[in-house]
Amino acid sequence: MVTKQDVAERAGVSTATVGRVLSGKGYVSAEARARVEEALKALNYRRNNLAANLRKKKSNVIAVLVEDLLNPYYMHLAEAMVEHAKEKNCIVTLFAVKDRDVRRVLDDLLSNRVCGIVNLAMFTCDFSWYDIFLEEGIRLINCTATGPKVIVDYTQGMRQAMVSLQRAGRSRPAFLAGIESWLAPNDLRVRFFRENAEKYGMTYDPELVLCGSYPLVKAHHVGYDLCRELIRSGKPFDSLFCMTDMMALGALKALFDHGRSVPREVSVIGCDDLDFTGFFQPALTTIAVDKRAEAYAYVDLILDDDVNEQDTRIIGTHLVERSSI
Amino acid sequence: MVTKQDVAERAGVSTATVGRVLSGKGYVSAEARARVEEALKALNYRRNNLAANLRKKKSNVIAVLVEDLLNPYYMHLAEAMVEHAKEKNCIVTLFAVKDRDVRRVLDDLLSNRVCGIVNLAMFTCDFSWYDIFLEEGIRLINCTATGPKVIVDYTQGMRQAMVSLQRAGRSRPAFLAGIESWLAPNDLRVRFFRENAEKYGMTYDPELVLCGSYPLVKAHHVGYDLCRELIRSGKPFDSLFCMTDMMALGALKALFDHGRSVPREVSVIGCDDLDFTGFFQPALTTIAVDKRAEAYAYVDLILDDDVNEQDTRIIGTHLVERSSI
DNA sequence: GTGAAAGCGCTAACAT
DNA sequence: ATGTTAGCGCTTTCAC
Repeated sequence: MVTKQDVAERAGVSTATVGRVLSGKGYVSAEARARVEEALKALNYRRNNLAANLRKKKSNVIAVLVEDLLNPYYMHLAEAMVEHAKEKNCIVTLFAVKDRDVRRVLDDLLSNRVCGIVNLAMFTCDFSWYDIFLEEGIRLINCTATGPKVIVDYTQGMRQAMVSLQRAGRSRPAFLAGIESWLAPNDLRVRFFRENAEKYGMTYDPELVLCGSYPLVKAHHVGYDLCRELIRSGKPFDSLFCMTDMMALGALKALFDHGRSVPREVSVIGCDDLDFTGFFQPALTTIAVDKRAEAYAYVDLILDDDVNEQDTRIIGTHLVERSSI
Repeated sequence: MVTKQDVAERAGVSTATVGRVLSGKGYVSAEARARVEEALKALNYRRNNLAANLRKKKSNVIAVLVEDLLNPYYMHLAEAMVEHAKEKNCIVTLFAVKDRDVRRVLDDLLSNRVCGIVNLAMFTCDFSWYDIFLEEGIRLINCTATGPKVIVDYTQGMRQAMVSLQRAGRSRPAFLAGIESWLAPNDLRVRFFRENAEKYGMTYDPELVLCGSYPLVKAHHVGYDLCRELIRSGKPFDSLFCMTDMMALGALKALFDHGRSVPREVSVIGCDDLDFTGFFQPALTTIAVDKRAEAYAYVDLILDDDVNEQDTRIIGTHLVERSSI
């Protein structure tokens, strides 16, 4: 293990000087710098983050909380986050919050002195000891009601979706919300529809907003079950908004299993635009979220200096038309 | 920040004693233990892994190398790995090796003094400075030709698949291998077929083993492209082995787009048994890998004491029959 | 411009 | 059975 000390000795300077050339801060004579750089290369020095982090009382780890590593939307985000974090010399690690067992995860996070936490999980965690994190200088995103946040603005995506639906002559969409009913009413997509349905010649029927138990149950199963339930209920509907593409995958199957043709009899719209939504049968029309922007925003909110408590990043959406409408 | 010192003071003992009750090693009088435990709880002590790791010259981080966080098979493994690692007080972090740029990732790993590396990426990394890792006591799995390894044994899965195919009256399967051609011949599935085709009344035609450029291109696209190419080539085939379920997803779409009915005209078999393969159209029959066992094996090989260089864990497979054969 | 030195919080070897 | 102490490798303040 090559230490700073080793480098300093070889270069004939002190560790402080080595530190200066490494960090780029402070004065170093050109001559000393050259010698240090030579030594750095010759010895193949690599700094020990463990030590650096201990000294700085903070690690270079961004924790991302998800309830499920198999949710492809999260993985899209995670992928972009590790990429962006890397540019800033940080690594991201995923923590699975199974069964809402936040408590134990929180322990982990504290022990490992992560530098920030991004909560991707649906539920507001029990961050009641929230202050502990603040005391430690750990930034929290989407963890508590207050603090910096990133929100996805579905306005444009929804508007385009409604235009598209209208063009297809649809007027009674059902919503496969999937999440628990106390969360659903706040959903921006549902709300946008409720407030603008008339404008597009559609009707809003609260009975057609179906809730489920995601994330306890996998999204595609929720989609399937909800859609089947909807069909069996006999309530009329001519189109389907699914809160996620994976739910749409389930819905598509349910529709197929019950002999309802898509898009002839019913139009289906997903949300997320996963990398393989175009491979659904039929290819799914979906509201795409700018996932890269979302991911970058998370990382920036954790790492950047000029972030304040009210900081809010808005992420855009747009419709990707394929063949399910 | 509550330190061991704080706890020791409150309990009226030394830090060493606190250390002993925490680690469970060494003698502590019942009375002292009680006082320490009280203090631990009252102060809500949480050990600083940064410091512990520095001292032990090793972190509690298992690095997992993947080329793509969007590969659901990896995510199945990752999920089980974080779960198992957690039981052993470790965390796993995923490193994306884009464009085979292993070098920079290796830097990261060294800097962060991870305690072990599991290489899930297809290609054998350029671990030429391999020794550096060994010197640091970092365990490597699937990174080099030697060392402990876990291998997936496709024998049972393949045998069951061939029985199933035979029953369906198929005899000329094509293989969508997807990976580059210098890797494909070593594939255990292809080899098993080659060596046993006759037994099941099938013919092995090397022309029907199609290679591609995964992981540079997403698996479902590779599957689509390869399958289309196969169809256009006019070479006769009545069934399709796909190396992964995601490739099968692409193949299914290509087949559909070209009016070939599955399973009437051609049988399709995937491999992996992802959580949503049952939702493909039609539901995919696939060779399931015991992913949990695989994941646990990786973690154990990194963390357990009694692991030697030749250690090899075998992972089983079996066929999951759905409707694509 | 450069160096010396004081810890960060923990573990473990050694002493009592 | 319990306490003392010497670092792990780094950063950073302060003195020269």
